[in-house]
Parts: sequence; C-alpha cells; structure tokens
Amino acid sequence: MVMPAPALAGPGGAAPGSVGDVRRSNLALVLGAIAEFPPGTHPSRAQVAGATGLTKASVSSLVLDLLDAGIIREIGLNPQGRGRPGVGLELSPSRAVMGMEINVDYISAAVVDLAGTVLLRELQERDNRNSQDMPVLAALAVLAARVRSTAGEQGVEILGGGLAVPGLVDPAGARVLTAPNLGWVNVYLDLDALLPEAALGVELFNEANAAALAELRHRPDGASNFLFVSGEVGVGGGIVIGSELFTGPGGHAGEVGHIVVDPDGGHCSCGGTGCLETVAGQDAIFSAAGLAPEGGSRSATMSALLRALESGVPKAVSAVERAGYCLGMALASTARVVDIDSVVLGGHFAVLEPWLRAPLLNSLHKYAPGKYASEHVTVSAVGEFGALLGAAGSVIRSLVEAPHRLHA
Amino acid sequence: MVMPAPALAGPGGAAPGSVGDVRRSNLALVLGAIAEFPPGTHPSRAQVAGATGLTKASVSSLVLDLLDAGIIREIGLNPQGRGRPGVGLELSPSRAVMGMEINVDYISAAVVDLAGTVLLRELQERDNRNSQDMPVLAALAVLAARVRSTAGEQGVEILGGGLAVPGLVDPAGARVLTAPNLGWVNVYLDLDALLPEAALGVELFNEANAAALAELRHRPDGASNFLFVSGEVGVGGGIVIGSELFTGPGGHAGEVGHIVVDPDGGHCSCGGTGCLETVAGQDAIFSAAGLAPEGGSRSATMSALLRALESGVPKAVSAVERAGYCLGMALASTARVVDIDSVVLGGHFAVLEPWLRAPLLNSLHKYAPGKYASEHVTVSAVGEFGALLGAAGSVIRSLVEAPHRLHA
DNA sequence: CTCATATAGTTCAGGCAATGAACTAAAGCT
DNA sequence: AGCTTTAGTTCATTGCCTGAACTATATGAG
Repeated sequence: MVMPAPALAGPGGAAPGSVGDVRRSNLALVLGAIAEFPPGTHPSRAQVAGATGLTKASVSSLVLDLLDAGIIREIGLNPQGRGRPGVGLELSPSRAVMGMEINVDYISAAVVDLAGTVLLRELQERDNRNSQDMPVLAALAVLAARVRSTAGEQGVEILGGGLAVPGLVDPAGARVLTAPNLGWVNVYLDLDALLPEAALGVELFNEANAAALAELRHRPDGASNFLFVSGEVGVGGGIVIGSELFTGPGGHAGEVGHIVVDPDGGHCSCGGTGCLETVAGQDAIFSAAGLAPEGGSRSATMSALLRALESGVPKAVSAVERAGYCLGMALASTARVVDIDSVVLGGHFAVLEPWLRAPLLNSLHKYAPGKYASEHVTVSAVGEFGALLGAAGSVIRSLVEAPHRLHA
Repeated sequence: MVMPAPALAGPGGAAPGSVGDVRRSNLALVLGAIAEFPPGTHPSRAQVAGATGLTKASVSSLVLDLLDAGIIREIGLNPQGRGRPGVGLELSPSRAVMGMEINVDYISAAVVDLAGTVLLRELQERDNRNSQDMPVLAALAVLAARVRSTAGEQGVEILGGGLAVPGLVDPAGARVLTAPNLGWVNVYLDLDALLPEAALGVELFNEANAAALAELRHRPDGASNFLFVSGEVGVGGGIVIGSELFTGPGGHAGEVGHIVVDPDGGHCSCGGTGCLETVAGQDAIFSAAGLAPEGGSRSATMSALLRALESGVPKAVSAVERAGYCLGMALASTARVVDIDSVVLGGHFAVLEPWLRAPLLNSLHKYAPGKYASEHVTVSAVGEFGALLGAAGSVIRSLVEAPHRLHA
C-alpha cells in the first residue's frame, strides 16, 4: 500500500513550514521506528534507515541528537551474519513517565518507562465519593512524590505524567468539566503541582479514553480501530481510529453510555432519557438484579452478583442479559456513525462477559448484521490498570512524536 | 490562539520528510491563503505573506510556481493607500473542475471554477432504478463531454472531476459497494472514461458525504463541525469535523440512517431492525401517511404529502412528526458518539422542516439535553445540487491542498 | 514640480537538512 | 591472509527558507 504524501501543515493551520520542521518530523520518525521495533530486539542505525526510508547518513545524524537528548541509548552489538555488526538502539530505560489515576475508591500512581513497561506502581485506597478536589489532589501529589523518589533512587528520571479521571475533561484547560461520581463540576486542577519541574508537565485524560489507548498498545491482535467500552458506575467509551484516539470536535466523543437504547426508558444522570447507562451501568444492573448497592461496598455487591449469576438466579441473569442486549444496540448504532466493527469490553463488562456475550452478539446481529464479527468482540487485555497505563502511554507517545521538545 | 506545531508525517505513515516537502506544503499554504480570501478581493503577495507567516521572498517564489502552473493569475492593481500598489492574485478563472451526479431519477454534470462558482450545469432526467451501471455511465460520459466542450469554447479547462453516487463507495478502488436504489452491488466504475485525459482524474463520492462538504463551503454561519442528514429514499449522512469530512476507518462513517431508533421496529433494507430509515425514509413516511409511493413519481407523491400537511391531514402530520421525533433520537445518539452539536437538514428533511422541527427539537431536548441549541438545527443552504457541488468542491480542495500535482 | 515616505516586490548571501557517493570499520567466509 | 559483506561516517551537492539590502511605484507635503 502506498503511503499518503506527507503534509506539513493542515489546511486550517496557518503555520509556515521551514526546513527545521523536516528535522523535527524525521526525528520523530526515527524515534518512532526504534520504539516500534519488537521488544527485545534492538535495531541498528541501518535497520532504522531501512524502516524509515531515510538514508544511513541522515539516520546517523538524527540518532546522535536522540542520544544527546538521552531519549535513546546504544546497547550491545547486533551481528547480522556477515559484515560489521550493528550497534543496537533502544529507548532509554532511565527515562520514564508517571501514570496517575483518581478514581472513586482509590488514587494510584505508576512509573512507566519509555518502552511501556511498568517499573513501579502504588495504589492507595481512598473514598473519593463527593470529595473536594483539593485534598484528593494533595494526597495524589504525596503519592506521586514518593513513587518518583523511589524511581529516582533507581536512577530513573520522570519526564512527565498523565492523569486519568472518571469524567469529562478539558485537557487544554486542565479542567474536569464534570465527574458525577466524584461530585466534581468544572474544577481546575493544578497539574504541575503533581510533578514539580518535570520536563513535559502533566496531561489530563478521561479515564475511558486513557484505557482505550492502553488497549491499543497491549492488544494481542494489534487492532488499530476499535471501540473500548468501559462499564463502571457509569458507562464510558473511547474510540480508537487508525491508532489514534478519536475525540471529536469538543473532545468528548465516544460517550456511548448515553446512546439512547430505550426510548421509553428512565431518566439518566446526564439529563437524558433511556441512555445505555440506565440499563448497563453498575447501579442499574445491581438494582435490576435485586441487589442493594447501598449495603456494603461496590466491589462486594459485584461479588454478590457474580455468585448469583453462577448459581443461575433468574433475576440476576436477566439483568445482565438485558444489559448485554442493550449494549449491542448501542454498539450497532455506533458502528453506523463511526464505521467501526470491533469492540473491547472493559470494566464490569469484562467481568460479566461470560453472561453478556450471547445476548450482546444476538443484538449486534439483529441491529447491525455483518458489522461485528464474533471474534471482534473481545475482552480488555489490560484490566483495571488500563487508565493508568493509557495516561502514561499517551504521554510517552506524544514525546515519541515530538522528541524535539526534550532540549536536543 | 497558538497554532499546533506542524507535523510532516503521521505516526503511522513511514514517509521520510525531505526538504522538498517543505515547498509542497508551503505551496499549498500560499494557494490556500489566496483561495480563502473574501471573494472579490484579490490579495497581493505581501498580504499573502502576512496571512501565511512566510517571508515576502518565499511567497514571491511560491507564487511564481503557481502562476507557471496556471492555477492562479495576476489581476489588476491593488492600491494600499500610500506606497506601491500590490498586484492582485486570484484563482485562475479558466481552470475548473466537473461535478457529476448519478441519482435515482437523473444524471447531471456541472462545471465549477476553482473559486467554487458554478459556470455551467446540465441535468438529464433518466430513470436509473435498478439500472445497469454501464449504460448509465455511458450516458453520463456523453453529458460530461458535451458540458466539457461548451466550457472549452469559453476557454475553460477541466482539470478533474468528482462523481457523487447514492450508495456506499470505495473511492480508492472506484467501486460502488452498494447502492440499493440503483440496484448496484459492488460495481466498478471506469471513472477516467468520464473525463478522458483530465489532469487530476475523477474521484468517487457518496452523495450525502459530498453534500455535507458542499454545506461546509456554503454555510452562512461558517460552521466547521456539523452533521448533515439527507432524507432521500434512504437516509444518508455526512459528518464534518474541523472542516474535514469524517469518514471513519472504512470510509463509511455517518450512516445515521441505520441508527436504531425503534428496537421493536421493522426490518430495514440493510438487514438491521428498527433503523431510522424505516421511520424517516421517504417510503416509510409516505406509507405511514397513507400515500401510495407506487402510483406516480416520487416527486408527485412528495407534493401530495405537502398538500396533505398543509391541510392538516392527521395521518400525514403524525407520520412526519414521528419521523422528526425519531430523527431526534438518532441525532442525540450521534451527538454522544462523535461529540457534535449542530445539524443541517437536507433532502426531504429540508422540505418537511416546518413540520419536522418541533418534534425534532422535543426529541433532542429529551434525549440529549444541552447538546443541540435550536439555532444549531438548520436547513441545507445548497439544496438539491449539494452532491454535485460537494463532489466538485472536494476535488478543488484536494487540488488546493496539493498544488504540486499540477506539473509546477 | 520635487522630494520624502511608505509599501510592494526582487535579489542575494547564509544557514540548515537531506542526499548520494566515497570511505572507514568490523565482522564472517574461504 | 585475503575477499566479501554489512555498518556507520564524512563530505560535496542540492534545495528551500530567511533576513537584509535593494529596486519599483505609489501618495502627499512643501
């Protein structure tokens, strides 16, 4: 397949292109090629040249810049059979990024190296329901500082961070627009306080979006177009198209939890009616299954639901079946709107998949025949740490795509 | 606002950037600046330099290339008050593109100059229902040749063309995958036969997508994010985000006609169940209104429907109200998936808007409160020639974005 | 009428980045 | 030991943008 001709500036972007942009672009190209080599194998400059289409001379020069910036390092030799062996190149293991998460029941921070490996992870239980933002952020800052200093003792430098939050966010403005389960509305987060003096600062992400990005990286099938649906208290989603997160014009695309699946249904927290969330959200499933969400923690209730399903309690089974069926309707509509035909189930959808799967497939077959093959309905590969990994991964990726931001 | 840093090659695209790409990119930047100047005003090189951020020297050189390629021309002088007057630049009026359309009841061809003005238009009635593709294409080729020669007599050269078809298309493969109302399934179209030896060849478009692009250009409010829904025999749609058509990974995004609005509804031609099209497509509305679509032409039936609405025939009114209400549900879901909050109604939705509007707004308010303001629900500005204009406009735009394709 | 001023557009030296060819380096094979 | 093969570097060349100097052409003041 022929690659599209590169375009320097978009049609709207009135940025003039100069020769320096070429270097920035090629720097990213080279770094990307090194990053995308199968883990364990360390490409030589010559291999990078082959992969990128650049000449050996250019690659040598670009690699030098990346070495100077400390983003990559040389490691060992790489015999190719005959001839002079190449010098292996890899992403520097002493540079890393911090993934952070604020969720309803906990806060968490992890150090992820540039290759995507989790070096350290700490989780701190904390009831953030209807919490104030300041204390939560302060607690997270303490946690982050501790993890950071542990990493520092191992010679790992933190370049930047990503924070995932369960709610609608405005990344540019560092604002959480609304996070119903935290009780936050339009709060500004002082992100830089989380990682003082980190070279790249801290970026903000929606939880489901971040998790979708983590899936992208860790999918065994290597799919680059899919919808990630995350069942939590609410139902979130992230759309990945062409290995990119599709955020829509306002940055809030993929909110599949609020697709209408029951025109005559009940009210939703979003103000709408008959949203998927009112059928397939945790509270909805619990109450339809006859389990009280109030008595005890949410995870305890989930365990109770699983026990009920295993022993075949009719009310529980039909609650989950209804959720699966309605999820299918929402996915059918989504397929039509964004032309996607593969789904990854996360959150409680992953846990409930054995019971959800059949009604989900039925429903997909009924409402969008031919769109989703059964093997394209899969379960999350990253599990509950998806948001954390995705937030970190996204920051790493933006670094790989614009390495010139690191002094070079 | 700070413009995003230009990126030469995408993350996936393994195309190396060389210095020549800078020129290509800047060529497009300059041409785009000239094209986007308010019609009637002809910018000077100095003004272009100001608008693009390039130096006067670079602009002079780039403009020279564009003049040589015949894409622009110098026109008159442009006094700026004091000082030497600038030389006006404009898109060449003697270069044009042909927009073509194959629809159920007609074929059509128009010549559109680079500024987007329609110079010539011919429409030929023709019943293409369940037609063979070859004769239709042959008839269109004859029509196109005639229009082209008329244009040639006026000194206008046709650089390329765009063909809009009511069905799913594969533009790269020049294939119509399925066009239910033409009865076409996976037919290859010999597009180049339509405009032999045109410099840029002929591109293929989905009708609703092309119409969406035409809206983009002709919208009085200048909106750059909206959903265009076109009511025809089927219900088509085109999503415009950031002034770009959003096509999705497979190129078939925006098929809002097959969003599920009635889970217990009837079968749809797509194989699904309860699709919007089964409620708001022309045949569905006609039959719910008690009008026979068989007796007489479709436009006659539409006239009958309008008369019935004007005299308040209850069945007709409620059929259209139901269509509007269900359209609202589909738009509500679409808003959630792609984060769009503005709609343009085309096709019969535009004609029926006086009766559709109230139920549509009610439904939007109920299912997606706060998403669509009333003033963001508007009627098509281009009318029935949208597909034609959009197909041509898209070809023009791709030329403006890659002018180096013309010998230069 | 002439000269100062302001703006448009061109010319030219300088710098930067990629290229391709020539060259050096370091292995395996015979 | 010598040939071959592959990795990586050096260097002259080319292309493009930039900024400064320069030419061209208008208005307006004296």
